[in-house]
Amino acid sequence: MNKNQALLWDHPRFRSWIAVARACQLMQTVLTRELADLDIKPPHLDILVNLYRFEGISQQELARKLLVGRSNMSMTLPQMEKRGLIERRGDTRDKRVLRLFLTEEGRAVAEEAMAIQTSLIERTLSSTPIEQCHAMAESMEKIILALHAEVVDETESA
Amino acid sequence: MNKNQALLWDHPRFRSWIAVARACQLMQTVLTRELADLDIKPPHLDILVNLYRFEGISQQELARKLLVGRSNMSMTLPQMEKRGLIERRGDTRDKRVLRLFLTEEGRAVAEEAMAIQTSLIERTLSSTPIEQCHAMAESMEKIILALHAEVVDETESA
DNA sequence: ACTTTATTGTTCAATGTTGAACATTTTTGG
DNA sequence: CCAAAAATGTTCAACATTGAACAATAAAGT
Repeated sequence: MNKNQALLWDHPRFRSWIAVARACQLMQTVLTRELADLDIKPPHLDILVNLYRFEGISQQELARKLLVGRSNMSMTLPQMEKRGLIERRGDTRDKRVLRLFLTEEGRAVAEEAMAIQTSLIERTLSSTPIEQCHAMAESMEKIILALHAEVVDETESA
Repeated sequence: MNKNQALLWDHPRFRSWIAVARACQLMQTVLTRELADLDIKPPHLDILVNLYRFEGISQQELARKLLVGRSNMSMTLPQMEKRGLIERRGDTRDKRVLRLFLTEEGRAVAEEAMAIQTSLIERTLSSTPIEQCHAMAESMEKIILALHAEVVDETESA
């Protein structure tokens, strides 16, 4: 009756990935709580970090980096702009695009939030040796490539 | 000016975790697309898998396993019941709890969905050696424990 | 030059998720 | 036995996310 079940949970890669997914979900939950002090949520942090590193990026480019739709950015960014964290300036060459910049306050919040995230990661990964972290990152990069291939496969066949 | 940035991205554990989070997000996206054939989404799959393994579980227990609130279950499970995937029976001993069971169709859908997920994982993790998968899972278990500790810390201090 | 196609951002309706307040039932402590 | 506390599930309002349809602009093809 449960032949499928036995087969399923014997797959070592399956079990491993379930652990990865669970850890990610938990990390997200804890990070959400810790960011509450700054009155921002993980999606805002992702945006701040990307603007911190890639100043002047467009909404489209940002959406692609964050793996979300453009409409998401159209909803979230104006909120952050009203809150004074970011600024949107029209591109002079291409009147369609809006280029994104951190305000001074946005930069400050970004730094605080990144400090919180880094601290959390350092704390929770402290039991994992550096070499294992590196190996993990290397594996993840390969997995990301494989997943990107899946994405283009499906969009092309459609 | 960007001293913080340089320090941040030099943290090996930080960089590694970002890769993990990204891979998870992508996996979720691709899985969502592949499950569309069965007209279910990842949260439904999580529920089906848990009912497959833990028949007769309560809504509360299920919510805890899935790391979501009880209200989430109260919204989602009646939908799945109407769709004929699951069944909710009142516990005879404790009139508060509803015990959850897969219907025949629910079991069939669960098996198909698990096959899709397993196949996707096998495909995308194929480049990662089994030993590395095991090491990864071991690290993740430690991280999960550390994160659980964070959760109780915060709830107790509050 | 001009029509067609593609890109960027917005809007909107549909859906999903959360936390707080609530009713019911059970357990605990006196 | 009874009142207080806890547990379970529901409801609701607030918010987030998505995809499709749309307007404005730019790029490509002719």
